[in-house]
Amino acid sequence: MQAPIWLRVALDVPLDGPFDYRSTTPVQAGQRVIVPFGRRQLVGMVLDVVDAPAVDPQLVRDVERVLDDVEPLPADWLRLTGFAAAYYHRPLGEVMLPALPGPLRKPSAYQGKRAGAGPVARLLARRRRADAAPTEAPDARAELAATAPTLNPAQREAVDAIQAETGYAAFLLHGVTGSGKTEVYLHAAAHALTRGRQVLLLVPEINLTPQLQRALVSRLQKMAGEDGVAVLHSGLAESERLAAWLAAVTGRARVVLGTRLSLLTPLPQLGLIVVDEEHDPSYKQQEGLRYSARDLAVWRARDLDIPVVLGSATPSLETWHHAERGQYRRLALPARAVAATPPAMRLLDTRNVRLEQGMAPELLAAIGKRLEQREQVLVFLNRRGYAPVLHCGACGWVSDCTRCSAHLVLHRARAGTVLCCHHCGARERVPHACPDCGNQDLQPMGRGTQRVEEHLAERFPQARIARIDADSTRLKGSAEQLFARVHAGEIDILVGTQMVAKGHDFRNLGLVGVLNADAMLFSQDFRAPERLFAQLMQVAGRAGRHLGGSQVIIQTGYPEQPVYQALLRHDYQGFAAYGLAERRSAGLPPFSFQALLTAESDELALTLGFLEEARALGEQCQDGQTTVMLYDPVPLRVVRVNRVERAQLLVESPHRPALQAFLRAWLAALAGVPSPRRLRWQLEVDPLEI
DNA sequence: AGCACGCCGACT
DNA sequence: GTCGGCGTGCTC
Repeated sequence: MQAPIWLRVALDVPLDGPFDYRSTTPVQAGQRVIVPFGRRQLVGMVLDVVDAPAVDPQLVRDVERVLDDVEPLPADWLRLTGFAAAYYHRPLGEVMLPALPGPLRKPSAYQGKRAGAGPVARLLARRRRADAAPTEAPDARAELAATAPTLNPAQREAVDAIQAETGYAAFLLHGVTGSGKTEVYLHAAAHALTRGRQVLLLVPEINLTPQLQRALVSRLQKMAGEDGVAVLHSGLAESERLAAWLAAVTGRARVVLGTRLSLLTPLPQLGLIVVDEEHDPSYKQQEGLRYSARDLAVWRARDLDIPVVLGSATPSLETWHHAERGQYRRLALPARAVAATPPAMRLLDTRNVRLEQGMAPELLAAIGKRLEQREQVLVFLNRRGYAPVLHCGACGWVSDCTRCSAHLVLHRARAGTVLCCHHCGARERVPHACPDCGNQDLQPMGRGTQRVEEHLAERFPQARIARIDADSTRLKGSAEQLFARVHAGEIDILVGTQMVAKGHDFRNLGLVGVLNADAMLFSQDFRAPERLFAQLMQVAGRAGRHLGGSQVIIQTGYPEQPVYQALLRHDYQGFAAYGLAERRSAGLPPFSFQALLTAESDELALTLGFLEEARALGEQCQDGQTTVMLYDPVPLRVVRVNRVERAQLLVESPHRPALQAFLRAWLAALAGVPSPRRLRWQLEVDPLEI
């Protein structure tokens, strides 16, 4: 008779775990088990094998099955997910299990006589049938030397600095578009590979730049072998994701290239992490566990005692601040590695100018001139659709969504014109007359990419125009096709939203026109100027490869604003110094740490009432101390979405540990608040948008 | 979050 | 008479 083994198991349930189970077969931490939970079965992660259960042994149930199709996940992965759960204040299982590929957390994948072996065995069987002999990994450094362009002195210095570190060190690689950050990543990666370590390379939103990804993957494959590179992102099919994840976990993949979710991949020999475009907001997950992959990357590097490289032309002010204080080592790539002059920036003051469909005559003239010179033009406008609202001039009626506190946006669709809500997705027919007064002359107000495209087509009838936004690229692969046409010179004018900002360099792009940038400037969010600066620098970078001297024209009614003045000078450092001084005097991040409690219900009074109560509880948690500041609950800017009324409560502290301690106490208190089922709330640590 | 139990309205 | 609405209680 064998003594029972007691297990501490994390389950994907919104309850405070972990949960104890009994096993008769040996189990290790990091293994998965199928366990009964209430009336259902769940896959759980074994955290620990212990001498005795933490609850009455009578309550403890038996493990259904110990899964051994994957090696026990490494201890550092358990630490990483454990830290993330504690820092973002979520149950452990809600962090660990969603980080695994879908099939590995579904008990049903292991049930039935054919499925008994599980998804891993099935995948391997399929592989074995199709597979040829495994390819030998090439010598990374030799391959790199053979195929890579030579490094300029600044790149060389950066690579040497990174390679000199074997233990923890955080680097900020600061360089404009075209300065050759990617070559630095590749050389640092090659070095880690030759030392027998795995490399994790994080990029924002891989789907937008498939050709860029392919180029990167082929370079990496020359270093790590065809099988040695795994690509991971949310767009993969479940089986592809499982295959890539398994390659990473078993160590077959030497390099993992992926989006934020790949940060949570177990990597038994990880030796270097690179976060490209570290300022990019897509590193912050906006639902479920709201983690920052960039911040966790730094934590993981420190935990593993390995280097981490954060790269950007426009670092987040948080990262810049760390570099200023010496916590991150700054590596600057001042010059463009590709021989070309940076685009000339110009602010076009629109205050006393009569605009023609949102465009100043001077901009239109500049467009015309570039077209004559057979150069391409990009018009950037961060607003999709035809017009942001339909308006009745007689009575003041506007097209509002019935379910959201937002305007319906006029869209030109294949079926004609429709009104769309960008928040709940509702689509309505355009009324023939004003619903309030019967006036038949309803006017579209303002403009989006469709209307700009239409006007440019009228204005430049000979030009070939394309539009790239979420609407024109809805079909899979269509964005890529559109970009390919631009590269092939089949397009003269490209109109686009922020989708055009990422990744693509257009060699023949002579002019970038920016419309309605001011809209971003006057958002309530204190990070708006930072985002505007980054986005406009990125858009300007699209014209970077143009040899004859390209130009960026930014239309604004506020040319004196520091963001624009800094852009004019290509002066990130000046902008960062100004931005940080402002943040310091206002006590905003990175000089304070924030968390956001968001609530929603079908009634605004109920939502706000809950937050008021939460605030009162929070004041009590403070216990006389005032290290944490609680703001007044406020409705969200778009308060109602899909008939749900939303509001938030911001808390802030100059000390991260104080904020963390407060959040722990506060959440414990909030758990005891009896709130109706129809009210839901969540906490976000280090929110990006407030 | 699921999933079951439980107690009141409009339908084959 | 049932089907089913969702309130509330529990899950090692």
